[in-house]
Amino acid sequence: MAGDLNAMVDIVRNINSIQVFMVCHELGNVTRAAQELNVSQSSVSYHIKKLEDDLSVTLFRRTASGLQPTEQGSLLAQHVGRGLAAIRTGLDRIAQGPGAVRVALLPMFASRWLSSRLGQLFEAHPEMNLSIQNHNNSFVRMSNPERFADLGIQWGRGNWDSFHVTRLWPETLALVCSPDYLQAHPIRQPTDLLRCTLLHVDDTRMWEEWLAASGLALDGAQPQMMLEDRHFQLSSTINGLGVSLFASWLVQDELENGTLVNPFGSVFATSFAYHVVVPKGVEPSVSIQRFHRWICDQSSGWAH
Amino acid sequence: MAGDLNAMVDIVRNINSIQVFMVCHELGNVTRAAQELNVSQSSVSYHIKKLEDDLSVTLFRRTASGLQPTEQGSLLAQHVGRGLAAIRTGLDRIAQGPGAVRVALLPMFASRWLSSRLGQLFEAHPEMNLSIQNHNNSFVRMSNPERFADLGIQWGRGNWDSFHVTRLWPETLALVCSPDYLQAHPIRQPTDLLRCTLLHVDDTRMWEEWLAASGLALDGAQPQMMLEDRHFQLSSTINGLGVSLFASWLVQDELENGTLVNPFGSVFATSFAYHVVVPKGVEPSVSIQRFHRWICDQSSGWAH
DNA sequence: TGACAGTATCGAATATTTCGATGATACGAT
DNA sequence: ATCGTATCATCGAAATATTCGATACTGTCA
Repeated sequence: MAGDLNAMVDIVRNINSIQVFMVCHELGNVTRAAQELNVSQSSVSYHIKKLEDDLSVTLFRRTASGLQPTEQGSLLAQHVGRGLAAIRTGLDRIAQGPGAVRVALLPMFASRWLSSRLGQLFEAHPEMNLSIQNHNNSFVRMSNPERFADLGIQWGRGNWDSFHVTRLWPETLALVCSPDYLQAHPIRQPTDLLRCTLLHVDDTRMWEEWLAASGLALDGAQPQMMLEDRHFQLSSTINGLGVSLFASWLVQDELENGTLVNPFGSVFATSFAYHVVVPKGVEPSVSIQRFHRWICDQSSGWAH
Repeated sequence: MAGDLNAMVDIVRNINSIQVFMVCHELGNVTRAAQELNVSQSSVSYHIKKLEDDLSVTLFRRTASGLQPTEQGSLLAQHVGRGLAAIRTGLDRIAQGPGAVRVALLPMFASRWLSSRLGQLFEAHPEMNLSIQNHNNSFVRMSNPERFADLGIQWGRGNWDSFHVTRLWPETLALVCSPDYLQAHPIRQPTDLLRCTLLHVDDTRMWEEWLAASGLALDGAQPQMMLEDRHFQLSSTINGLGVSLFASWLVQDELENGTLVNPFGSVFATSFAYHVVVPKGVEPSVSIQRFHRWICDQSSGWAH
């Protein structure tokens, strides 16, 4: 690399002051930064002054109501923010111990698919140190997903640009409700749904897709209910709160033992599916790669 | 951001020890790291121990010949390396003062195109604080281009994935040599070139493209000479060392006053051109955007 | 103007880092 | 086997950097 700077063997001076600066930039206020950091106001002031002196750059304009970042200050904060985030990510990852794999899981997927296969996983990879983090389908929308987990299972359409995405299998959806609910709200054709309470989590995109396939659309009058997570949605459906769309394999047991019924008796193709997602820009460790491979192998060999 | 960690208001502890760790990881040796850092060996040892204790992670395996990073150690170094690089980039950028624009320029482009337009630039943007960095067409191949400059001019085909690329104008190439050289090596048709010394900088891709257009190819027997930079190539060509390919507008003066001649009397279309390149992932400041816009405007209005 | 909410500065107290010397351990050559 | 050498670890003392609490200073608002 002609003309390149050898970056690794010179240290960033004042990096602690830079961190104090970051907190000030965040809060716009020396005093509050000091409270946040559990140190005295004079200490924070000292760091800011030191940093400005050392860099010969004015980072803040002092006002009567606190600190106003200069253009330079904001520029620095931007870069340092990214930098510290990367460092924190590294610390988070090694804190887990070697062979660690942190998986962000959907509770429903964890209990109905993964849990019965975990024994097999540990047989095949005894060194693997798995740590399960629950999330409510929000993994791909976190601002720092790599701090939360190394990879995740996410339900959706798979169009998440900042992740490496692997679709697990094509899904079909079953429309289900409790037998009692069906008796009270006869469902013979799609339009009957417009009089039912549509249960969902997160958003109504699945319902919209399903209705659109029958030439229908959601309107404001449609009764609906957003629930906390899929487990809660399942029990609510069983308890007769309304109708739900579920991946058909998920509710197979309930349909067989009669706690849920499928009014149409058939399932529907959908553009939604479970995906393995890995945050881009973070090189996965060997263990993470192994887990990724394992879950993909499992899923491709699974006839659901 | 449900479940997200608020990243900005907690500081990274031990970050100085982490930097010492980085140097050790780089050099694989406490003693040499200490020399590099101009501190005692015991001080470096102290930091490594402190870091390992605080993180409860073994970062190095100690051997008789130095330090062997553990898997965890390498993982940490990877992330921290990226993080510190971002921080250094930030510091580099604000060190220039507000309105700073660091341009990585090709010397030939600087002297024959930009220099005559600089007055105009400062008239239009008096606050702009321009700093010119020379490079030999290596900007896009630097490992940390954003530390070197905010944007650059690069000659080539424009296929540089980690940069935002704007092609300035379509180029034509003139094949030129000195009148004396032409007399000694008559050039009437493309095959005559195979007996000439082909001068170039960097690599032979331009010659390959030019020869391919005539159904010819470079072979090992072909005399050629790689020169340091284009200025040197120009004077070498004038001094009769061989034939060169230049963007035709660059050698217009020399062709007019007879210090160079164009044996074929015509110019050739090429896939090469000058480009403005901006490293991706770094938000350009207002001044940088202004300079970018200015140079693009200039170039589109330029009939060369 | 005075109250207030903010930052800056000072000397003293405290915490952290560094030093130099020494110890401990592994490796390779004799 | 033993010595010489290179390595990292540990120790107490010294040097340096940070923090504290008190106080000074500054601009805003009523």
